[in-house]
Amino acid sequence: MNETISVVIAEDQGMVLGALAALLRLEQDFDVVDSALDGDQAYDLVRQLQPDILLTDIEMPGMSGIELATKVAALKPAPRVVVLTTFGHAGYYRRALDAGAVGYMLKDAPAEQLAAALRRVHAGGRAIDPELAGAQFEADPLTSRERQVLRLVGEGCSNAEIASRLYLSHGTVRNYVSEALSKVNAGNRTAAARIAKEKGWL
Amino acid sequence: MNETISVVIAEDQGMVLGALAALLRLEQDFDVVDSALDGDQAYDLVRQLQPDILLTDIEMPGMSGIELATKVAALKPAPRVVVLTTFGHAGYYRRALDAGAVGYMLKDAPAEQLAAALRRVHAGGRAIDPELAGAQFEADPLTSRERQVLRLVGEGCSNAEIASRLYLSHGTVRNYVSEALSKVNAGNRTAAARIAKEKGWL
DNA sequence: CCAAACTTGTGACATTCGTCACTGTTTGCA
DNA sequence: TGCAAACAGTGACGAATGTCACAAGTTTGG
Repeated sequence: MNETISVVIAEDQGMVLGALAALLRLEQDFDVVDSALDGDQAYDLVRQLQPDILLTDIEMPGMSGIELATKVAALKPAPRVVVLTTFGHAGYYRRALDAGAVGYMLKDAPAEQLAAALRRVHAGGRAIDPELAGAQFEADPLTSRERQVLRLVGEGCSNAEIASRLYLSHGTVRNYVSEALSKVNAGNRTAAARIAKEKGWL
Repeated sequence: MNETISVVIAEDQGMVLGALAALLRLEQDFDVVDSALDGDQAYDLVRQLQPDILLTDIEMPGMSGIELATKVAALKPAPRVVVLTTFGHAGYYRRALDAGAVGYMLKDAPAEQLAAALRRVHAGGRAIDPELAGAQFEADPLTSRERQVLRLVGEGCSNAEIASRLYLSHGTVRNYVSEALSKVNAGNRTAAARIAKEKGWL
């Protein structure tokens, strides 16, 4: 009955990756079969090793955890995907679930919750961090163009730079920035980029 | 001879904290006596438990790892301090060593290096991540006022807001921002804040 | 198929931002 | 003691940013 639960971990910070593996190895019913430092590596591992569960971070070089969850869902024996991330904002949470994740845990949560969450998921359930489970989120008010523009604003681009990068006129960019400012309720471009990023809209 | 090495860990992300503790518990010569989620808690623990080593993150709510290292250095039996952080930036690295840390490891490094680093430090040596050990850093060109101002710029404050928060005239703020722009070689305030943050100067 | 929403653009206008030159005061240090 | 920095400020000027109104083409969901 008590077969072990096989897990592949994807996490770009080596130290955290190793530490999480150690954490799970302390539990007798888990088997960390392998781990990866980026999404692409992780995808290959999942395809070859067919683990029960894929535990993944979101922000990683190359393929993000969200994209990884999407791709992995298409595999024949698809693993159950649990996202473990720093960010508790709406954007990632929604997108992760849409991508097929059945678990969404925060790195701020106590370590004891991890094994429990993975067991719940392996048993066919879901594991959503209580911080998020209840909370209802503001919908993203930005259009895709506004999002693009705001992203560049956040990188420190001037309107002129943004215009040339997106092949738009300077006036159009000005309008998008202005629209975005009022939508996120910010007083200037820097604040707008910060707010939108915090809410997970970029 | 082989007494165990006692360690206190400070790290604000519960999951990472617990995982690191698990990682060290796998090594037979370490004893994780306690751990804390912020700098203030950690200081109390260190004072009471007098561990051989304090392993600490930098960015934490309340007292930062740098401040913690400074305060802890003044204790009677002072622990050896090892900083473990995401940021390989020059500013933190320098400031950590100035604060008395004898180890500076990156979370990007493989987990296997952690135990080795702590052993080296316990034996009286230093443990600097090879990524940083060699690299020579750009010195922080900012004055303390410029730093303050740039921090607020990064939060999205206008010159007027900054002026009133720091009790300066709008013109003075303008001058500080302008100086900072040319020092970090940025074209505008948003870029300046981003660059300075990336280099660890804030 | 129509309305609503998104996209792209122009031009005018006020405000904010960023540069420059210049004047002081305070402070650390050689 | 005296010089070099940092600190604080003023005023002028041009460039960038942000607001508004308005127009027209394209998608898209109901």
